[in-house]
Amino acid sequence: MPTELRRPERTFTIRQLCLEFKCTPRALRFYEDKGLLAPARQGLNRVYSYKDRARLQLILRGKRVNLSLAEIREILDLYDKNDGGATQNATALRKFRERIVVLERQREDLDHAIVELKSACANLEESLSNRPDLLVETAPKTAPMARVGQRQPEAVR
Amino acid sequence: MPTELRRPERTFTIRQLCLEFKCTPRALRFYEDKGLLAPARQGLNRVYSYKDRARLQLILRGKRVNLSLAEIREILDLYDKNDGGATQNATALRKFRERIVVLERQREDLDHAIVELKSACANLEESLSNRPDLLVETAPKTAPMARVGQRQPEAVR
DNA sequence: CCTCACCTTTACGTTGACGTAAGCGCGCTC
DNA sequence: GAGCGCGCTTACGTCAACGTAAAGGTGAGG
Repeated sequence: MPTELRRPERTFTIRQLCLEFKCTPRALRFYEDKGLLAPARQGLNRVYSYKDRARLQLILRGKRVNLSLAEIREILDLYDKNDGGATQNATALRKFRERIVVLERQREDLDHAIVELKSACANLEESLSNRPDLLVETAPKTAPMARVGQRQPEAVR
Repeated sequence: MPTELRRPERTFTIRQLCLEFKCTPRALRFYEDKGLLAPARQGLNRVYSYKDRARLQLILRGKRVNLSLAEIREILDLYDKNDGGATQNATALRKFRERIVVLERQREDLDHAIVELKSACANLEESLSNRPDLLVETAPKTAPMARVGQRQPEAVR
């Protein structure tokens, strides 16, 4: 049945996912190597399910908030085990809480940095409005600059 | 007089700063090597001023929000030039704005991750309250669970 | 004088997260 | 049937951010 093609049973090739998430095949294979992904196979070729896609999403989100692949794998494993048995839940809970502490600390730093940068921008704008001769063409100043959730060419180490 | 010890003219040894900011001498020398710091010298020994200390603070904050040392150096340089002449301000402004976009994106991811982890914690706590035999000493469970975007009373550290 | 504790330098080692290159298979199509 | 475009594997290269070791200078204190 053709309508099923957009159903959750849908699968993805490695390239499709790479295009969608702006990463390289090498990266996906690397994640697989490290045990973060385990796509099915058709012969040699990798076949990614919706679940795999979701995992990838989590991986990338983790990376953006500065988790190592090892940490991400831990978390994914914990999620998995969580579904299954309740054996290691206490450990999981502890780990999750640790992570939350770190992430909240990071968010503070982030807020701090943003505030500082914005104030610096304000200063710069002022000194530029006093000395308009310094203005070089850089960005369209009239443009409705940046919807928030935008992709940037990989600044994260 | 001990009161003078807290004046802005105060200087610091490498070890003092390391203790205060929980880093290693190697790291500070490395930052210097990369042009992020330039402490004075007494003979061979490094002598850090209050200004150096402030720079270090910025460096560490930058690191915590996932900036590379190179990026941090750029920003510090921009700040420096900003004090001096107004030559490159337009460039600085552009760079600052770019950074803000990236950081705000990161903050979104961070919030997302925190929410997810908290919800996961809630689940775990529930399944643990059903099976209290699994509990190990972790944290005070009586603490009133935070709502999503909560401010921290800025005291920890 | 000797040891300690701290500072210095130079230089090689390590870890994480991939990049890049080499070499080959499979299916399409011109 | 030759060449592409995409896929696979194995294997070595790279870059950042330090760690760690080796070898040594300097002043306080016993």
